[in-house]
Amino acid sequence: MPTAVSDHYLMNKRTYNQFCPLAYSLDVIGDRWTLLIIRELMFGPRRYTDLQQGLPGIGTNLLAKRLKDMEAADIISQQKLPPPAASHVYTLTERGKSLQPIIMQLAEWGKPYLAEGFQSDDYFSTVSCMSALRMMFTPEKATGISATVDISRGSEAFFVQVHRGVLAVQTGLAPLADASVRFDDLKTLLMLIGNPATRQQAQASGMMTLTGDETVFDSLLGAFNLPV
Amino acid sequence: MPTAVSDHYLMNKRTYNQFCPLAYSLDVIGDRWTLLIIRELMFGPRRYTDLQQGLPGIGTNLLAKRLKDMEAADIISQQKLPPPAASHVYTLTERGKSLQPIIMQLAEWGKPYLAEGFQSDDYFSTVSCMSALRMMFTPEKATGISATVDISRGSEAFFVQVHRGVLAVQTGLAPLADASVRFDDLKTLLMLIGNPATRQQAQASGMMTLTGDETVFDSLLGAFNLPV
DNA sequence: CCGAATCCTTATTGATACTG
DNA sequence: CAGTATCAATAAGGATTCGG
Repeated sequence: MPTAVSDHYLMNKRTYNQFCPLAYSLDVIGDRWTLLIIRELMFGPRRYTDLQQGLPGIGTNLLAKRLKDMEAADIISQQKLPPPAASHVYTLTERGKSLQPIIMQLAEWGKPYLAEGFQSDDYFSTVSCMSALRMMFTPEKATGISATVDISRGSEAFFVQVHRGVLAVQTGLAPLADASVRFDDLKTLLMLIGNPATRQQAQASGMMTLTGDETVFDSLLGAFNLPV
Repeated sequence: MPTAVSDHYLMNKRTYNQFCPLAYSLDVIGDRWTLLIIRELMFGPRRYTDLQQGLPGIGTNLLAKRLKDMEAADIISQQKLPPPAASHVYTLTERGKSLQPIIMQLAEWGKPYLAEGFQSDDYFSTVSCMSALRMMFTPEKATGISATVDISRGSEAFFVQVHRGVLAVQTGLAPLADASVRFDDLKTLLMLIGNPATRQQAQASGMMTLTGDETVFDSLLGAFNLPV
């Protein structure tokens, strides 16, 4: 009964009650966690538990509520996965995808605060890392580099490919990767981009595990630039 | 002692604890009311009570807290007014002003929700009205129009000037206005833009009071277009 | 395991009254 | 005017439970 969802959305929701497009926007996406949920969906569909992983601290009841509200507002939709996986995923609708430029601008605006002083125990979401890699990619440094590397942490994985000056960052494992790296904290990857020479030290200290072609991984690091 | 303010900011504030520029943005401007406060400051400095008027429902304690947090985050600043007015105002800092494009995009994104179905008791903030007028101004329709009109509601006032195809919307009263209109609800002004022929009816019903040159006011209405 | 629903505690907010 | 103080109403956070 879809009416129940709509009713829930229309009835028990706090609103600014202002005749103003900004206020209406905020009524829809201004609640705590909402924009971060959308960020988590920006690289493709995610399951409920994937979202929980990417958003530590959200609390399962709140995540469920947000997902319902967002579905009622038509910014995400729930989709069933084909038979093998007896599960379903959440996806951005067109309306949800249209928030991407806003999210990018907000991220750009927030960079100084992050740079000024982040807490060492800050969680680095997989999606946030993928997004960061896209931003740090430097085409001029990528000439001659051809590398496909799987990156994983815990049960999450994505891969990065640089080939002929083109970057691809995607969820999941690459069909044919040159190397695989595993981190406990993805911030280690940023550290390596800033200082590639510390790779062996990172391996020795157990901060990362690298299998496959090490030189390809090193060359991949060269295609990125840590923002000053 | 500015340290006290900073301490307050750093210490008792809920944060996402995510290494992500978007999360840091939202730590700063993601709280309820914050972006609407910034909207209220977009047309220039405002006093505490002005802000209260533009944000019905905020509660004075919360407004005070937000203002402190925003000052600590360097997006607004408090300024003393010169002697005659024994008062002070809040202004956007450069960092605060740099949020303007984001706010505009958010407003653009929210338009459909507003158009679909707004509540008739929604409050139409003066600032929101000023902003709407800017968006609805249609230069092609403004040729030949020269009008300066004061607009007021309650204790708030601003003026609109169209001259040689240029629009100016500013807080306060114009030094030399052709006409003055007063509304109980500024949505009436939008109605007049959509249907200028209803002006006399609006006056007769007491929804608006018009003094000065009526034909100039009518010509002014012609310079705007209600979005379809 | 996945995807929540429930219960309970804490934090934030909203409304009102009050003060320098 | 420009806030504080107080207190009730909500929302968020955390742990546990429960049905596919």
